[in-house]
Amino acid sequence: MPKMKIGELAQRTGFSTKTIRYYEQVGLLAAPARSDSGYRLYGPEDVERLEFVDKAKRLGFSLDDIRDVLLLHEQQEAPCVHVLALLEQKLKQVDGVLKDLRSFRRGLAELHDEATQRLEQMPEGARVCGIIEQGVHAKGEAALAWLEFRRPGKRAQRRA
Amino acid sequence: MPKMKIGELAQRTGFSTKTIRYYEQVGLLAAPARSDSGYRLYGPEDVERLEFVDKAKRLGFSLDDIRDVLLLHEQQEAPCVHVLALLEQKLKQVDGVLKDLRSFRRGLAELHDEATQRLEQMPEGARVCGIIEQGVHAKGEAALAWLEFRRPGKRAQRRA
DNA sequence: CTTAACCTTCCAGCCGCCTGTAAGGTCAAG
DNA sequence: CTTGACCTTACAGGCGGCTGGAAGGTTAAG
Repeated sequence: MPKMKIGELAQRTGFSTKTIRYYEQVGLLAAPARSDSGYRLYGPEDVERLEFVDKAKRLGFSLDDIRDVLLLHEQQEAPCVHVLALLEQKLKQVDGVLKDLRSFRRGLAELHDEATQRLEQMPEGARVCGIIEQGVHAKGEAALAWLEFRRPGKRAQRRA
Repeated sequence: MPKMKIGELAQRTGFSTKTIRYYEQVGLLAAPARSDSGYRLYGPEDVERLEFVDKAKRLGFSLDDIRDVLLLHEQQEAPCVHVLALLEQKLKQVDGVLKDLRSFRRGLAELHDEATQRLEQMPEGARVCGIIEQGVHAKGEAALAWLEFRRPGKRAQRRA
């Protein structure tokens, strides 16, 4: 039985039920079938679609952009030259971001190596944390939020 | 003469003067020197810093995250083990995003190729745009915003 | 000496993206 | 047949990240 209710879809995709309804409202998801009692009923294609949305979001696309891509995707007519050009542009942009990201990664790795070295050069007893020691402790927690790296739906907990 | 006013810094970095003042307010930029008349005076290091912010933003980091990285960067003390671990985590995440982005690029390229083929298979006269023709014209403009790909400061013009 | 382009502070408001809450209906277990 | 987990709608509120506007000071050009 491939039909699930919103809660299951939420669990499978990591989005909240709230968010899923919201996505339907703004046109990211088509209005799903309903049970007799009015419950939304989803199939596997909805999981797929939400997974796509998740990825696109992580890459910095706005919901508007994602809606447009999805629309283009469903269009069975041949896309016009204009849209094709758009696609090409997008490709170039993604390449640009890839480049940025790689150089960013390099910088991060350097920072990490430097830090490791500095740590090793210190005498045993002195391995106190410069950052934590001078009252930036609160920041430490904020830094933990890094772990999420834009994973949406969890960021809300950050300031709690 | 390496000191410039906020307007020039804005032009060089692509951020608005408003945004630059805002960044100072939230701690992304240190309070700069001031002229006798109270004007903010910036040096080349501020350009660099803002360029870093731009890159990090494009990669989906929040201003909070960026502030933390900048802080870590300025810290001359050896970072503690905890922070080092954080750095490692971040590296892994960036690798994950890189992977996502590459597969995303692949999908986009496929879409583009498909579209090109479909376009070529059509008779000359039929090269109308399926998307634009069926009243999704307004979307076409929205799609233009793609070109910006999260380039901030310009998105505000989208709905104008 | 005026004009226009800059700069200043302060505060309100907006957009994107949810998220919480109220008020209620459904369904399976006990 | 009640309890509790699930679902429904509708609408308000919040956070991140700016952005606009008022009210005014400064500077360079004509």
